[in-house]
Amino acid sequence: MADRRQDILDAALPIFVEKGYIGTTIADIRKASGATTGSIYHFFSGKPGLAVALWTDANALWVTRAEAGRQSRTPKEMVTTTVRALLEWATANRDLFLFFEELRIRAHSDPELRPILDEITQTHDAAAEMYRNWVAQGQVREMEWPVASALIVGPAYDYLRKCGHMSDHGAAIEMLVENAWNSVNRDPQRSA
Amino acid sequence: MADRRQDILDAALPIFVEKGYIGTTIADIRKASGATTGSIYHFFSGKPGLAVALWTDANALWVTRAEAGRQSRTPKEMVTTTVRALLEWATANRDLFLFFEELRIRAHSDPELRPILDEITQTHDAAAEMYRNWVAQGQVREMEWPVASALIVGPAYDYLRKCGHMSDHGAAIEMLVENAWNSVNRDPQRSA
DNA sequence: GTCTATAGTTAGATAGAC
DNA sequence: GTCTATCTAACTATAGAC
Repeated sequence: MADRRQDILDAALPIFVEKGYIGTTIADIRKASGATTGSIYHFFSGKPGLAVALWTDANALWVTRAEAGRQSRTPKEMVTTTVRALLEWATANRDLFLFFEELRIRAHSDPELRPILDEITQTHDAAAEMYRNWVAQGQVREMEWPVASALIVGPAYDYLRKCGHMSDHGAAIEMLVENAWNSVNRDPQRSA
Repeated sequence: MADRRQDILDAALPIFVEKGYIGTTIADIRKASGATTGSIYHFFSGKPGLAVALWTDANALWVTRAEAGRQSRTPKEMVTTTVRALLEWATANRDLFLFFEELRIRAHSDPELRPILDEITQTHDAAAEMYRNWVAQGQVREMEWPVASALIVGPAYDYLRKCGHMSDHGAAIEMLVENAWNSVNRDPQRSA
């Protein structure tokens, strides 16, 4: 293959996923990709730049999917499909999920990961505006977005962090999805 | 002061809190505590041992408080006071909260932080058993503890991670506390 | 118990030939 | 663009005097 840059990215991701961001060294990536230190630094500004590139790629995918599903959907559908998609993807790719979580956390303290923080802020702001519109139309409970966000995805993230050894997530996912909508719905109901 | 060991712990905590676990070096602690590298290694097995000692102290406090509140309380009181205590303490000591979060996450990959993981497991198991009793008595919704735990404290943790710049948490705390009990209550109601 | 001094290791990053 | 070789810096940990 001629695309060294992509080779490096392809080799780096599984290593980051396996060893985590901190635990991964340039040498690891050098060995796995076949590229040399020089090449890596030619394309990326070190380990942070590499991580940012991986994040950006994954984020672009997620944003595209989210925008595709945003057409003519009710708030209930938006909330439930988002939470379900998150849970199903993350339980199936748990190590990858945890790696992105680590990146997100480190981005707060590492200035070189700043671009990640900016993308998160952008997504966050878009969601906040959407929620404000729902509130204005009386479709959801009135509350600040940080609180609404915590109620909607907080339990899912919490579950994902702790669910390490478990195998069957089906019942848990249903409960979490139901709860997500219930928490912001103006007229809460219970299915069972 | 004669207690070098305590001097080291007292000096180390603010540094860990400010710089995070990874960002803190033995040299930082050496300078701030006045003790020398040799002394630090005399009392603790390096940086991990120091972090474990700090965690253990804080955890002992928390467990004591929790046990004190466990006498003759209804599930509703237990849940709401626990979530409220968490939110009030963590919003008032956010850097400290984030440091303990970092420790908790790193404990999964760093074998030297293993004792932290063990303490967490112990607390977790005790909570799970309590919840099973409540289920048996029909006082809460029937679900696995990982899910119940996610519903009860998930939103609070999520909020605490993102609430960086905000100042007034009063309304948010009320909403999160109410939701925590509502999510596991068998007959959910809404106050407002 | 406390100290000084330093060994030993590993990481990230760069210089310069090809 | 890609490589080899190397540099610098930082950290953990230990040895051994007092």
